[in-house]
Amino acid sequence: MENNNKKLVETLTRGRNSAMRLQKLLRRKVHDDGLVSIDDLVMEISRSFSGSLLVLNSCNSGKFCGVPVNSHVGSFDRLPEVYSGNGVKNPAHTTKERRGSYKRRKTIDSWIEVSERMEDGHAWRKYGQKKILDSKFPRCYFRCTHKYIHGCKALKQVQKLEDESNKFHITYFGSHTCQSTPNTSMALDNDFINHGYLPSSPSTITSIQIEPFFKQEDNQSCNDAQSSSPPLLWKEILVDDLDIFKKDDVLTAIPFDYNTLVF
DNA sequence: TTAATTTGACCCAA
DNA sequence: TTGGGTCAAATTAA
Repeated sequence: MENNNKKLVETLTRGRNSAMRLQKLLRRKVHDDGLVSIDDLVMEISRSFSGSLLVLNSCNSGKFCGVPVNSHVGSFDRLPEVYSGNGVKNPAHTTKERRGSYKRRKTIDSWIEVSERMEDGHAWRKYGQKKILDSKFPRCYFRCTHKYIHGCKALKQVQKLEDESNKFHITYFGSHTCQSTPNTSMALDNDFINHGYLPSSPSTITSIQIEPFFKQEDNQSCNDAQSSSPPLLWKEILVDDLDIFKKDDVLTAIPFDYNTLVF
């Protein structure tokens, strides 16, 4: 994984440098194609590389988030399935007979996010909470609300970070197969964007905000994350730059400091 | 009344 | 044997 990251960083660095060299060459010849200036296009390419590099470096430094997880352990893909997709219990299997037939969670199709919010636009139903060994805070278990309606197998685990008191370590397992997109209506809502989520289609966003919201007085429960406080202003970013964090239409909201980019 | 959450029990993998 | 993931009855909220 570390080697892959190194190679990726090298490749992106090379790409960015090439784009910048191209920009210099083009400046000598053409200045405009009538619609978008070449400078703008090349700058966009450069931004894309720089954004990717920044994010990768952040990942390497262990500060965050949004990367597929390969190291997670746990159980997933419980077999056999208790419920049919239409939400009706299978009478052939009583709960007592079926209980315990779990399988360890597969590492594939899972990813981690470190966020100050638990919300991601999807509807989740909490189905468990567990005290984790050597952890100050319990881990909360959520499944998609539409699990039994649409057979959606998306799960997520939320655990409050001990070192960063207002952040959550969120692990997603599986993608949403239900019809509910990450609040489709909200995705077009400025307020939604202002709360730190990105729309599902690549576009340029300005002034994305994210809310640090965690209530300090009662931090034992994962559900405290629903309250809010004044948002932090994000700098302008290109969503295209963060495309690598899109996973099956589930977007990972990533704090992104545009000021740290070097072009 | 229905939906969501809580919480102890159950069970498996490590 | 134990930690962690899930279930489901009981409880709470809407």
